[in-house]
Amino acid sequence: MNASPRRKELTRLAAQLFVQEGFDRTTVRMLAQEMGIKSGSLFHHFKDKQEILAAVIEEGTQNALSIAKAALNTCDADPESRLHAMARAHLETLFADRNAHVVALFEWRRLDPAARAHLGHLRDAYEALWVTVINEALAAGIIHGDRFLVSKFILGALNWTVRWYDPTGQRTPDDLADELVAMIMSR
Amino acid sequence: MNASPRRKELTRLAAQLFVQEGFDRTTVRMLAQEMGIKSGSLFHHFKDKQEILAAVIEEGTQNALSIAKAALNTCDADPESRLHAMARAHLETLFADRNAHVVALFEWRRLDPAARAHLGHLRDAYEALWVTVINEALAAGIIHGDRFLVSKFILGALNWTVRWYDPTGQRTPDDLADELVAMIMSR
DNA sequence: GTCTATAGGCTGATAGAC
DNA sequence: GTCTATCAGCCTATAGAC
Repeated sequence: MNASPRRKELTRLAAQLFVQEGFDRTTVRMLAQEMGIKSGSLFHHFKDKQEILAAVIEEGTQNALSIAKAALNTCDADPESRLHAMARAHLETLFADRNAHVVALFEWRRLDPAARAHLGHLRDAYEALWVTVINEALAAGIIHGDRFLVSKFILGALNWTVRWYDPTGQRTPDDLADELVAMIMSR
Repeated sequence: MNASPRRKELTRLAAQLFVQEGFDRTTVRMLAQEMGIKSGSLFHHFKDKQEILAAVIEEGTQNALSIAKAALNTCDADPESRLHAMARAHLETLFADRNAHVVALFEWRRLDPAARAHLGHLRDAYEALWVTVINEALAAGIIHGDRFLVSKFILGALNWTVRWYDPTGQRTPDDLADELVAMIMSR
């Protein structure tokens, strides 16, 4: 896809508005104003509003994937460390990198079927990382249960942080990852 | 508040549409059609669209509160049973009772400030039940960790089921509650 | 309590000048 | 690449008849 620096910058601004207001309530006029242009000019960069959403979600998922891979490559090899690295990476793309991954998770249903099909593979690649790490943890016996349900519960707990966690407060994403891993590990 | 049977019925239908389409994308015309009336007639029952949302969220939260209380009154007294009863009741209001509780959780931010203030107490009452049960579980030593974070993680795992769980499939809400409780309990 | 008709505003998107 | 100007459609909500 097109990835001019200008388009990347606009995508970043769009992500911010989509998180604040939600995709449906964000108008092309709001987007244009945030970008310092008029609404008509927006359609020089994106074919329509849907394409902006797809661009944001693509970036958010791509980013989550890269950061998670990097985290797995630099952390210790034991299953607990790898689980912790994934949880921390997930939280960091949600709150530090910022916005685009949140949109990917919360506005996925607003994608039209074509975009959903296209971006599905990227999303699957990210989820596959989780599956791997959770399988390792199950095999090592540090967590127990149905692998499907355990995955969904862990990701649910992480994703829902968007609704309550204040990244400017006392707790760091690392603290949250610690607590989550501790909560699910058998002792 | 007004609670005529007619209004209750309309609220139930609105909840269904809000879950399917999201509040923002649901138009008063769609609501009216689902109710078998014309859009103008809707405003005889509700002052505006916001009031419909408030009615749905009030019912969803009220319902979750009643069902959770009932579950706690009939389950065994040990902390594990009580935790399980809460998880199961939460899932049942999400998937069996249906829709209104989902709207309360996922469209809360769309409430205007006045409604949010008014319904905040109801929501707090429901969360207070969770706090009690989680405190009991922590005190009994069957789970461990920061009480705030543990609460948020558990509710996050439960709430996110809305995004992936198929209630017509193999697993029952009871199965899910079993797995979740097993996942977080120390052994 | 429901209807018809419509106001008044905002929406996403286009065309063509610069 | 951005602007101005604008279209056609849809939105919430209201007014008044039945």
